[in-house]
Amino acid sequence: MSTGEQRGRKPRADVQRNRTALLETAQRHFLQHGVGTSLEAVAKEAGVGPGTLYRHFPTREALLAAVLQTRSEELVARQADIEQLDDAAQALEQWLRAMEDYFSAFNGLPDPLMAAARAQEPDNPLTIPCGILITATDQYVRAAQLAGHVRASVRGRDLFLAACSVAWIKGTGTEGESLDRLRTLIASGYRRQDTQA
Amino acid sequence: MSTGEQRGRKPRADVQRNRTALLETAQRHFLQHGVGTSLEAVAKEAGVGPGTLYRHFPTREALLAAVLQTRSEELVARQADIEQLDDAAQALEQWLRAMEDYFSAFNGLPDPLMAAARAQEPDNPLTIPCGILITATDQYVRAAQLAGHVRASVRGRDLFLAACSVAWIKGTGTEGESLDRLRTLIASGYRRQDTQA
DNA sequence: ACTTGACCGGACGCTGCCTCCGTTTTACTC
DNA sequence: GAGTAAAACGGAGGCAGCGTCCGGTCAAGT
Repeated sequence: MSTGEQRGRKPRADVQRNRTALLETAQRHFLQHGVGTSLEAVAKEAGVGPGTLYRHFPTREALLAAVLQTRSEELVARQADIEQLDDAAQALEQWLRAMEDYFSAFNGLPDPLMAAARAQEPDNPLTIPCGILITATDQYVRAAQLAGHVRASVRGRDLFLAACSVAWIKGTGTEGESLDRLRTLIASGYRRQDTQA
Repeated sequence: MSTGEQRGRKPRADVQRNRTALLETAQRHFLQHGVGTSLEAVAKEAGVGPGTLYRHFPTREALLAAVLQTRSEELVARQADIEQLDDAAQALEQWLRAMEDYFSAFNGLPDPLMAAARAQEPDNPLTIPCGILITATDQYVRAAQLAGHVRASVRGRDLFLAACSVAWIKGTGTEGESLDRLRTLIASGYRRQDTQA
């Protein structure tokens, strides 16, 4: 947690204070009202003017990325657990589930994530996290392929998309059973040996 | 194309005229700017006031449903072609593709469709078309299952969801190759005999 | 031609987005 | 502790879209 470079003047105290308040409030609003929540309302509840919010986070995506940053610690934790596993197939499965939960954190989150995953806009602050996730997925995929559990034609990006889709559907309010069926369908799609149902 | 019941006074000519103009303009705007397009702009370009638009179509979903009504003729046509096929597996595959195209007609269409498919809101004008599509999918699925091409555990609703997902991803601007990979993945998921890749 | 009611359309109030700029706060200096 | 300048604040304001309401209008029936 290095403060980075502090050249010249020490940063002002209210900057950090406002930033923290904004992030906390934004996370609560994203949780309650989805990623489309009113930024004006966030600013007001955080006790700052809209100008301050937009100076800290120029776009909705920037704010979202900053909030996700704190949320991604949870994902990293699960990743540590998953790395303990011996079975590469299980590891992949749990990783996909972890990503899905991450994507479902806020209602409507998959849309901006997909927009960023397209990655034609390198200044989109969500592009980098997406890239990391796709790369990580690819590693799990390769490991499972080496162990003979996953078809050779599958790429990490494909399963990233699939996880994103499931999260999107979950966000639309589809009930749990349908989701389980879809997950099973996808798993049958990438697995090499067929567990016939 | 019956005019239905015309009890009492004959309906005014401008009603039909405005309705048609609105539908045409709305379709064009949905095509160009997605389902979130400005309804005010639609009304203006159709040459009517916003009040007229909202009287004809009280909600965005109502307008969308009316526009889709005319679009669904294309789907029915493809359905007729599909029914000609002998191979139930091919029929299912083509039907899924037809639905996917239908869902991709306008950018952002999958979201309101999924909201309607949840069907907790019976007054949502999109609920009925969704129900019809799910039922139709289920029939193709059953036929393919009888022919031994599809796993017994698969339901029509599952593949409806899958097609909707793919359409959603397509709408986010993902390139074609990734989409093909995802379609293949899903097909591997529901097919009974495994075409190992 | 005239009546009548269905229909029209735009003005209006509201919410949210984002920017600009006068004011305030803060760290630093002496 | 008082002074200073830069950095940050915040709210007013312009803009766009939504959905409603009501005075005026137009066409179908007589």
